[in-house]
Amino acid sequence: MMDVARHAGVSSMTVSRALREPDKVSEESRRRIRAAISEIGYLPNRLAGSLASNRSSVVGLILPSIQNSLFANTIQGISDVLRSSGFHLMIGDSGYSLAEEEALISMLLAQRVSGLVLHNTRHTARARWLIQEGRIPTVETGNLARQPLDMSVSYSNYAATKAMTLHLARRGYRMIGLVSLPTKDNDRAKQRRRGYCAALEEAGLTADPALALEAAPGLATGAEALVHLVEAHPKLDAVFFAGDVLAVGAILECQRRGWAVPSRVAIASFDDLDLLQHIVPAVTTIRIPRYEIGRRSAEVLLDRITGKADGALCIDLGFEIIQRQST
Amino acid sequence: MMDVARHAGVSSMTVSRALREPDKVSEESRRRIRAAISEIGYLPNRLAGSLASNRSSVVGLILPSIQNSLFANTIQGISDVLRSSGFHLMIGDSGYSLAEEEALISMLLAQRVSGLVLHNTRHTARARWLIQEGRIPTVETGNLARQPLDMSVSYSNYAATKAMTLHLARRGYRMIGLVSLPTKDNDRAKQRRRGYCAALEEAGLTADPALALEAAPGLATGAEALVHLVEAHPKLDAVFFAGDVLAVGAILECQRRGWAVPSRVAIASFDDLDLLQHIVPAVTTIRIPRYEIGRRSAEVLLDRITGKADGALCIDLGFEIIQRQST
DNA sequence: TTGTACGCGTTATCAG
DNA sequence: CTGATAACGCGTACAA
Repeated sequence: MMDVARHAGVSSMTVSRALREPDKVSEESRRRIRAAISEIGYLPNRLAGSLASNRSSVVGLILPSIQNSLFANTIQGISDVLRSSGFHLMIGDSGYSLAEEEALISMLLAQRVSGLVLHNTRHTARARWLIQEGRIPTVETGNLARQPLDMSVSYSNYAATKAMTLHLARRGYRMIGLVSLPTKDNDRAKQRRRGYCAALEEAGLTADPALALEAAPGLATGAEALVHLVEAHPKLDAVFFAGDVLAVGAILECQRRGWAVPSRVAIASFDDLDLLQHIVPAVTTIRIPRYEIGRRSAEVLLDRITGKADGALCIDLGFEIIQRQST
Repeated sequence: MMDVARHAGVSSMTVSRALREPDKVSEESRRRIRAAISEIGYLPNRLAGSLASNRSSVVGLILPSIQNSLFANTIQGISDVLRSSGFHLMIGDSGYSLAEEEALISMLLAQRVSGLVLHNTRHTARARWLIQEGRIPTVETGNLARQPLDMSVSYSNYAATKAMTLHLARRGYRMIGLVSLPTKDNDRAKQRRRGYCAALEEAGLTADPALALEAAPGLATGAEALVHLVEAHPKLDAVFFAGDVLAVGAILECQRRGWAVPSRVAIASFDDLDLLQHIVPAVTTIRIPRYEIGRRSAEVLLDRITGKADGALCIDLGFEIIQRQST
């Protein structure tokens, strides 16, 4: 930058200003500085800038898994908003481990990110301490937090699962199974099971624990869970797959075995993957506004960072049940 | 850090060393420093560290689109390797635009990332200049570059598409259509078309330009392209969908219309999505080692960054044709 | 093994 | 509108 200043015949301070607050620099200086910059091929050093100003243009994001197309929508939403404000994204993958999440949080804070987006709503004690003591704007997105660390932009896994289960009950299904993701260290999966149970009770249906399975993400596990449930419970008439692509695996298994959907068994899903409306039969599902969640998260974060807003915040972006041929 | 030093009764230099080269500090000092750190709740400032040492622990990644589960595998591979070496990932999304890629490159260089992974193998002149002048280790992964900017870890889109087309010809298909992604600003899609054409010529099949379509990514566009081709060319006996989930959309459309696959029309795909082996019929495809590409990219990048290796490099991780029921 | 002095490239502050 | 000066928090190089 000093080189640029010399070439332009001004001080480095004027160069710095020309870059950040062009209005405060004369037309003439700006012109010469622009020329010098392109002549030298100068590239600002934002590390130094952030160190000096104690502000960075980086936001951290921690997901349970990068390999999940659902999260991709959220990332895109965040990324779109940040880019238009000159901010950038640093992504970490906690692998569904709270300890790893904590490590990533320290790392991101050490990089002095100016905001944090977390998918988890459960954290280690030290993770919570780091965030609160560091007074760093944080948004949790994976579930509507009852007690947000700071801000929350999400939907309620409990309410969504309950609504879908009641929807199935209203359509006349009397013995409804649930296949969820493993609940260990996963508050979202836990809330989904709670919503399912609450709905069964409200609908006056029996809640046989044997009807509620857990399955790792994947097509194959969804198929296995379906077969297991159908063969063990002859009167089972519907299964709600509350995670990822489990429902797709189940539908494909039905195609292979010639099981009619929904007459032999109805199938419902969580999250409106594009695929679910193209597959035969099209699958009843819950639409979660993933992209919108990313967008809003980034927006509230930026408002906080730029001082346009302050204080806790809890935004429920809701969900929508989409009835199709599979139920 | 000075606070820590005071509390531990040592100089800040000793604290700095205790954090980075614990061996060079006495047992006693380390103990007291650890105590001071947890008492104060000290978090190192890596911005300052990187500025002083002129090294950063961040690697930049630029993808055409974050919303693409294929890239997710590559990201995961990169992320896994980086994490185990204490490095971290900064991700940008160029939206298939070369100009946007250039902007992201400047931004990442301004953040002083110590390495770059690019999916594109075409870049603007200024982008190339930035990378070469900045002497920053760079890996290109989206296609085997004939003239890599620096390093290349990939597979050949040309060879893969050619191999699959020849595979179809060997199985007896005589009129083979191609549906690729839009070739504008996309060197990978271009290479795939070239491979297809080369194979047709080599197999002595007619290369009717009307048989080679372009389609935006998506299930619906794949279905449309299939219908268009089949209805326009009664003698068409196979279609190769060289992109994304196009083939899945086509298979589902066949299910809906009752078109037998492969007897009425054979269908082949690019990239072994999990889905392709579960759908009915299971789809013949090319397996690209996406995760492995990410892993190796990060490895060669780290070798360069840590000085364990130098010089250009071009690693071809190949591909594999997987014959299933759809052809 | 430990400490001192200095510099990394930028921005904040205040004076001109 | 512009410039001088002092941080920002740490690492390098050398000295003790």
